[in-house]
Amino acid sequence: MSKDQKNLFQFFNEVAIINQLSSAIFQSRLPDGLHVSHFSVLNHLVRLGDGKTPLAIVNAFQVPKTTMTHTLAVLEKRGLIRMAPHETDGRSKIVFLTDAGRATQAEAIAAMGDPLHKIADDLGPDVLPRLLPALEKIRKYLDENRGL
Amino acid sequence: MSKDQKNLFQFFNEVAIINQLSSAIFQSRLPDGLHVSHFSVLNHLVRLGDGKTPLAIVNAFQVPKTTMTHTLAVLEKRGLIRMAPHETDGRSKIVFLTDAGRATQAEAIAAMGDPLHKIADDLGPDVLPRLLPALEKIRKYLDENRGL
DNA sequence: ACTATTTAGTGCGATATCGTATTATATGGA
DNA sequence: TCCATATAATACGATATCGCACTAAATAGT
Repeated sequence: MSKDQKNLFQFFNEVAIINQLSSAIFQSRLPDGLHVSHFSVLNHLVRLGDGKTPLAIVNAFQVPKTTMTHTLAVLEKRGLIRMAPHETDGRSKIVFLTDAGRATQAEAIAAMGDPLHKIADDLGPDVLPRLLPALEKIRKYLDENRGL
Repeated sequence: MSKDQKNLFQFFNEVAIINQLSSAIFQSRLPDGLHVSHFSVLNHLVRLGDGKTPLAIVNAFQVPKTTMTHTLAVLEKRGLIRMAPHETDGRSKIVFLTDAGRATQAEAIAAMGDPLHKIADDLGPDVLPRLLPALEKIRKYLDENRGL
């Protein structure tokens, strides 16, 4: 492997571990049986608006369709979202947040405030703003080049 | 949420998506039923040396012990590693790579050469070297501050 | 209008992940 | 030495993830 390849490999490795550790932090703050993947979808709908199709959510998260079907089923069973038929496309559905869903998202966000605050504090204010643009760029590149 | 908190939240979000996408790329290049998590352990043993205890591997990857027990069982069943009793500690074991394990790791690395090369090429040589130190720092910080 | 193809979502089965509790061994202190 | 506690690994059960195949509906081409 070339040096560039090694760097990239190491990059993905660091990303994997950071993801593992940050997910664990989030998970520990979520109410009872709510999984990080459930919260992520809930949070996505709050931030970017609900009324989306399952497929649109799948595209946002880059997970297999069947995984999202399962996640949405859990959220609906818990009364955090509501699935309605699509108005013009009989194959599709539309996902809406319920009041309980919005409330749960707000509580979760609030519960994560403390650790986020502490971590941001410890890391210092300069690190992330310099990292984020590059990470966004890489994310978008990978997003647009699936199937590599 | 403060701006710092939002930045951190977004950072973890980007990391999660990049991890998702890069894992998918790796997964698609791995032989038949070999999962990314299996390869990661195999690769760890090749790079940092085998003869480690399961717990040492757990600490390196930050996954629950039970997950690693399962992963090691799969690798052993496939004949890619060998589990020997610990010489001085009756509770513990030692993990050794088999020839087949080393061969499989080498093949997997070779199979990933192409996508790694292309991605590294497209991203350019300057991006990663600037990112890696900061990511390492964050990873180490999170590693040393579990239970947040 | 008719048929082939594409697309949205799901059922099912296999496996990965992880929490809880358990077993066996090691270790530290009276 | 004896016992309490800590540690390494696992058994078990619940759930998440995902690939494959399928159904139903939309769309494209003729």
